Amino acid sequence: MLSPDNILIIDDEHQIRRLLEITLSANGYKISEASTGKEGLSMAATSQPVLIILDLGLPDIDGLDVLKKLREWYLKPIIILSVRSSEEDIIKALDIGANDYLTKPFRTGELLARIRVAIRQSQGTSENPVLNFGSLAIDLSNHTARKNNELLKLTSTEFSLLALLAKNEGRVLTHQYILKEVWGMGYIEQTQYLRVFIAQLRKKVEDDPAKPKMLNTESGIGYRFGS
Amino acid sequence: MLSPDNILIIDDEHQIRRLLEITLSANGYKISEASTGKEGLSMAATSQPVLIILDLGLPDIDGLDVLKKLREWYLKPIIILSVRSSEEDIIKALDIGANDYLTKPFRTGELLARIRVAIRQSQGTSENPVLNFGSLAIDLSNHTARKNNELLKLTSTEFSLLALLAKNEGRVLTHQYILKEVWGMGYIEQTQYLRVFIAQLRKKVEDDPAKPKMLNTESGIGYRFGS
DNA sequence: ACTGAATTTATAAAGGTTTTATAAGGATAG
DNA sequence: CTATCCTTATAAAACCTTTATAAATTCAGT
Repeated sequence: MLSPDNILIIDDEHQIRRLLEITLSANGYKISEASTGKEGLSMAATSQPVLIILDLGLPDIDGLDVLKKLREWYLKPIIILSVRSSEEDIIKALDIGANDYLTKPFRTGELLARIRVAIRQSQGTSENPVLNFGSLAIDLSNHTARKNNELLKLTSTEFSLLALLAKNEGRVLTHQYILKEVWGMGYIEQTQYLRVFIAQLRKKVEDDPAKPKMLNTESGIGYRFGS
Repeated sequence: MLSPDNILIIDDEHQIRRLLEITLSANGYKISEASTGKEGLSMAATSQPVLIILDLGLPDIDGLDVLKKLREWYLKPIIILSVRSSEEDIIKALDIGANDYLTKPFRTGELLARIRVAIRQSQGTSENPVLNFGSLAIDLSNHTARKNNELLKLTSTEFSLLALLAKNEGRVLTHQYILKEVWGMGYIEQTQYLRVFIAQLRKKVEDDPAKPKMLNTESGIGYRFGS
């Protein structure tokens, strides 16, 4: 439930909830749902969503009051989705603390874009995918690798090789496959390149290059990262 | 000019500018105006507005390109005001970095409320647009950089390059990407430009230009700022 | 299971090539 | 005219490839 991309939908219309659930799920968000104001308030507290989509026309509590209550403690984005299109309602909602206001019927693409805006603003910067193996950390999007938090000086080829093996942790990769992926189709038979580079990598990555724990060799086949 | 509640309007329609000027002034904002994209970009740099209202239909540069250029350094809210109401335009603008999107004709009360939301949010996440790296400070909105509190004399290209790398601290940026961002799409293969400017920057920024600690080279790939 | 030969692997080190750093002069725009 | 950018030239550094040799592993025949 405490997913980092969880969105809470508070809306009494089953059809809308269903539409949003499908659309948002398809775009990688996890969904929580509530059909009343009371339920919505309690779910916001328990599921800690990164964003709330709130309908103003709820059966029990007025939407603006729900918004006000939420804003007493909930600091992340709230997007209003409502049939009420009067300027007065919009201004009120925005001034109480909504981040955005869309009138039904809405365009799903636009809603998704506005959700991205809201989340972007509330988060600032997002983290990148990092492969971690004990003292070794490989940051694929930054093209950097660290051992004991110290930046390793790897050449481009060395990094490609390390990343390829690490991405396939535990799997044996054949010489040919590695050569094809790192050097290109024309180098499938240059097995010696691979040996030279593996040795260089081990010097930089392993605690004891003579007894490798990460870059393991499978004699006659290829190499394997980790266990 | 450097009023704390200065709003910049970039719109070629005189009537709209006049309407906004009256409305916003009546609500306590100071106004700067520009009628072309080029003028808007330079005014954004000089008048440092807390918020920018941008029309997409400008006579000289496409509004989306103005938005993109602004977002290279301008971190405060940008609200789009446009006659274009297609979902595609809205999504594009929001994803490029707009905070909100209103279609003309708009309701002034709603615009005012959305301005309040935007300013409220930008103050909440009051990130100063100054990047700090030890003795080096880079002020994105002023287009200035200081080393040991002394202003560095950087050309516009040098600053763009430094800012781009600094904004992506720790990440390896490829030659092509840097050339595209700083010089433009047509310069992707002019790697030597980059080398020349990196050398110049290192002379100004590094303690020992021969042993760079900030502007690191990743041979065969590109450059990386910091560790 | 042991031995020795054959195969495969590890590693250092020596060219050779590509990439980078830097200075300096010419071109250009404001 | 001046600041900035572009271009060229050349030396230095980094990187890749190749070679050589020792070590490890596999395997066949006993």
